[in-house]
Amino acid sequence: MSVPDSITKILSVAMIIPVGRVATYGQIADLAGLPGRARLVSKALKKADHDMSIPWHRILRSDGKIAFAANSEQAQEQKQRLLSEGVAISGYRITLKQYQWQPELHDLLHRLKY
DNA sequence: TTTGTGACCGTAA
DNA sequence: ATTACGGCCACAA
Repeated sequence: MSVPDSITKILSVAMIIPVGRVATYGQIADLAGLPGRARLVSKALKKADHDMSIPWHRILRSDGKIAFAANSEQAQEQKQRLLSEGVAISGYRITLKQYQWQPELHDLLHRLKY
């Protein structure tokens, strides 16, 4: 499978994360059928920045922290976006585990028709 | 061709 | 809680 195709798949999965919920880079990779390729997810998001259909701010590291360097412009904007959606954040880490996007995604994935 | 660099991750101290 | 390490691998130098 080509890298561009993988990117496309990753983005198609990323864009279905519900408002007010979050997912990790690794989860997105898994759901895109690319286990172990979390880094490719970050790369995909970077390539797709400015694409308003992709909720990049809802993607966090596996430990619940925002991936950007603390205090960076991007980290602060991401935090604001999450807060505005009602996601609780303390410092740069989500507070409540219940925000984890424990997929009811079989349905969501089904709609993607890979 | 080799090397360094990431919006990463799981495990083990 | 934090650090270290080995995996991961596309991409640029």
